[in-house]
Amino acid sequence: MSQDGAGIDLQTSLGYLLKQASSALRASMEEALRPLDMTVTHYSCLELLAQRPGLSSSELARGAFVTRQSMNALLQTLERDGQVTRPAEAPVGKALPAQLTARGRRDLAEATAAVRAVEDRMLTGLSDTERSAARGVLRSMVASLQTPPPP
Amino acid sequence: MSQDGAGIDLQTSLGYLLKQASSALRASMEEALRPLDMTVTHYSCLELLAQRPGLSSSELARGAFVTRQSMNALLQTLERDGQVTRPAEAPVGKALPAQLTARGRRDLAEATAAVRAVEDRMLTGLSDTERSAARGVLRSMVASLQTPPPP
DNA sequence: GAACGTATGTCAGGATGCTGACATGAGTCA
DNA sequence: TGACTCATGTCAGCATCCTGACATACGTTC
Repeated sequence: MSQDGAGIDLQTSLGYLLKQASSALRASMEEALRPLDMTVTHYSCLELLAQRPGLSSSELARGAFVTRQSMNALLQTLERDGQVTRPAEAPVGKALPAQLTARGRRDLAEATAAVRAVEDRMLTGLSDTERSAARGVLRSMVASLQTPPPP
Repeated sequence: MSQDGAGIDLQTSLGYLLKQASSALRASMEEALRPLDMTVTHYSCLELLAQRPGLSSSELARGAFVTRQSMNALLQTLERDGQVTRPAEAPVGKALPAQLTARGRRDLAEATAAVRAVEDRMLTGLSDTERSAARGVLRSMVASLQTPPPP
């Protein structure tokens, strides 16, 4: 297996390391959010709405990396629980702009604190320079992957 | 939302960037592997076995970030398709060491090429120094997250 | 105005994966 | 030896999410 061009060394592969880090982060976030009865997608939805009020179900789905159907089901639950409000009719087109309620903002604040603690733990031992470099590298990876492969 | 200590700026958050990059990579890998009738977990299993023959179902599950149950179901399919072999009885304990067959190695070679192309595309525009730095940062993140949170 | 492409919300169906639980085998410690 | 802990394989049941499809609404183009 040490032959040239044979396999992909998983311990060196940036793709594998990416998956490993993402998986560990997700597990830690789920653990931190469980006491608050919140899933990662649930939290992501609230955080997105806090930063960009009026996002539609489809836009939230893209931002939280799930399908429209899943996000719409979640939004119905959040509406029922009083964390999110949506108008009965679309002001334009078919998109229903969602908004956080006061309760939604309050619940989000707790969740944000928990998630921030996880992220701080993850970044322990990394200098500001390293964090900044990591942001640049990750942004570059995303941009390169967005570009479709040459058919 | 620019208030101190309010939300987490998703465009700056390394956690969000990590998820974004990982999600984009997974989508690209699935796209690249689809013509070969292979899923990402399927490929991961084969690649792990190529590098470390004799891994058990549970060990493969941890390496591919799925549950033992899912990996075992996959292994049964791979055995049926002749890509993997396992002894009928455990040589020691209950763990059944899995091995790639010749066919498994051949199918893996195709998949590895496809995945390598995706990874190369992802790393376009990044210098060797940046790639090396990214490895260091990701390994540090994983290690920090492994350490359980102080209760 | 009409046709086309795109984006959204929504429905049904099915595949996929996980949680929880159990019995077995091996190692550890007294 | 016996009790304890840990890891593995396996079963059943359930939750979750996605794929595929359809109707609607807007913008663009001719």
